[in-house]
Amino acid sequence: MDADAASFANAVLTWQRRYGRHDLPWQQQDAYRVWLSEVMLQQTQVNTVIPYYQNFLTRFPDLKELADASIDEVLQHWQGLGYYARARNLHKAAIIIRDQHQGCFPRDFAELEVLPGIGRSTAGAILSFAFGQRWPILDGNVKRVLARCFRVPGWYGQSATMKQLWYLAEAVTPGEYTAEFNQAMMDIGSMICVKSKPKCEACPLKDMCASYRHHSQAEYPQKKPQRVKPHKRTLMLLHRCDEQILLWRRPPSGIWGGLWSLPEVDEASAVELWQQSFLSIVQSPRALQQDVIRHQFSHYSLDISLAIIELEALPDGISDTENYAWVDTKDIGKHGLPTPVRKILSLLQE
DNA sequence: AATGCGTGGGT
DNA sequence: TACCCAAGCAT
Repeated sequence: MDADAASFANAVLTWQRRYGRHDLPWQQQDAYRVWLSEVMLQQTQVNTVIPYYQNFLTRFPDLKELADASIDEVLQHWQGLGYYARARNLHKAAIIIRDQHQGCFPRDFAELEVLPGIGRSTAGAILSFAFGQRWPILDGNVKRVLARCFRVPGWYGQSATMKQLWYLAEAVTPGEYTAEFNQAMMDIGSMICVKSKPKCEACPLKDMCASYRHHSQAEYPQKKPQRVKPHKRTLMLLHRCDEQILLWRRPPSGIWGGLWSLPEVDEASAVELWQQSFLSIVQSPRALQQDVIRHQFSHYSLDISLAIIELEALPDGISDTENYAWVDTKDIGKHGLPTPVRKILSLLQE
């Protein structure tokens, strides 16, 4: 490590001891808990994660409990947190560790990074936080600190930019106190080097920050030119019979993969054909719900229309008993549902 | 290499 | 309001 990198690390570590966060629930914990927290924290803010982390740990207190559980129950505990592939991959990785690593977390970077849901940054976080090894991390906070400090051009989606950021992350990471350093970089990013109006006067890197020197903090990181968010629409079918509601298990990949939801068709004219195929009945909804529910994803917005169909009796057969189920309203909570569907069904209870 | 993948909070 | 984007990864 050269002198510049050493002074960078020293400034960061000195700041951390006094101002950094030391009381997060996953700090000073075992690899399982560090891993769980890191996956939950992918693209998700600390305050959102904390209650999910606690609740998840209560049900799955260790790796074996997680590996032995059903994916349905794992997704149930993940519902509302988003990016559900994380939960599916978490479960897959738990099974691999149980079956191929004797239930012990790999301490080797290459073995860790091939596990589903564990990329370069998460592997670095686990190895540094849980095992004290020297590996850099590169989350949104660290990216922003480095992009500003070294005036890295481009935006995060660009491979050249990411390559440069990883190079810098590697270069500034000290061989000692790596966990403290990694934590410090995230803390500086989330507390000092914030997206808008960074608190540069309080920053330990003020003296070596190129953006501060050039008064160009607002220009880094550069923003990706964004395109218009597409609009999509769907029609969800709410079949009710007494207290029973028909739910559909979504395919294991794609949006809301593996979650239970309401059956969908493209438009109202397709409802009867759908019923004929899946329920062997035909009963049109009295009327479509007039209000559409507009749900915003990061990459598109979705207008959800709702058709409520009241049935006198439960249809005899469902053509696909694996992916369709009549669920009592009081048992809805046992299923992992997309957030807008959860809201629709909770309105029904009132 | 660029895009798909959730949700909620901040501005 | 509309937009940004957060403890990223998989493909």
